[in-house]
Amino acid sequence: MFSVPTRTQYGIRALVHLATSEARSSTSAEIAKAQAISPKYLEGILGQLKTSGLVLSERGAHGGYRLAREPESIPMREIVEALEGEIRPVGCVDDSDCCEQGVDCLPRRFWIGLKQAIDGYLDSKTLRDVIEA
Amino acid sequence: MFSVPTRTQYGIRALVHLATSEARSSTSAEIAKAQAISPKYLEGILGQLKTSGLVLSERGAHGGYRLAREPESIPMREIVEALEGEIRPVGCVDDSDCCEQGVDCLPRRFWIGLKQAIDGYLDSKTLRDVIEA
DNA sequence: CGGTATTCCTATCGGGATAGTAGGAATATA
DNA sequence: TATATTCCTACTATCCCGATAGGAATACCG
Repeated sequence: MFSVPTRTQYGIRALVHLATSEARSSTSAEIAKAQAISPKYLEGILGQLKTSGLVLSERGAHGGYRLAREPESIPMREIVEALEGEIRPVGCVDDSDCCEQGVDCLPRRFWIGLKQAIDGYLDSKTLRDVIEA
Repeated sequence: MFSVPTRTQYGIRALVHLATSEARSSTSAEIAKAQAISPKYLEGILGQLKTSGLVLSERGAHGGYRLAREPESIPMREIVEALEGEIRPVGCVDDSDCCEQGVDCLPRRFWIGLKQAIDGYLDSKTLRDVIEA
């Protein structure tokens, strides 16, 4: 349960690779090989990280990807949300008016608490923490 | 992200129903109607909760389901794990030997921390807390 | 004993998401 | 011009989730 999609795992591994690499930038193919990720699949993930402003890219020969910020300035929550969207255990966590008529919605606060627990953890870690673990 | 399957949401709603109901026991059909859950689907969920020892059942006319313990003795983690299995963000959280050769497994500790954050929250709440929220 | 209410078991099915593939266009370097 | 690389769009296969169907087993009640 609560299994994290490979998309997110791969994205984080790619960012870890960039954060620990000596080189100024790395190509998608390099990262894919080093991290044992399907190359074409990784391309899409890196594109997503770029759209979210977490990495920068340069095209053409000698192009590649690099981090947009220092690892200590990248909270893990930002990474996870960039790849999967906001943490939302159930649909109604941010919609108090969602419950079906007559249905007891007691569990809602419980789910909100879970969201806060997860968000709190993700907010407390940065990419730096992960590469230094 | 981290969306909880309806299976789990329904299961918790069903347990909340049992915990707050005046009657000694409730039928699957009653709960389904009161909680707006697909009746046949709920049957399976209740069966799962029974297998896990969270509810007791009686067959035949005037049969039904009731809680196996008092709500304060049912941790939410036990419910969630009964319905979805153990919390496991990534496959390798409890298998230190799982990572592909040559692949940097730095994120593993991060995922273990996430599991602990979630488990910690779920351990801190009982069914009683949920119905009194 | 027969009728009825209920849990319990097994099988099936459609839709959506996930994971991955394919091909090539745009762009930068040399 | 040749080559390396990002970038874009579309496609496919597979799996899981949510739900449905039908009926067997079982218990109460007259």
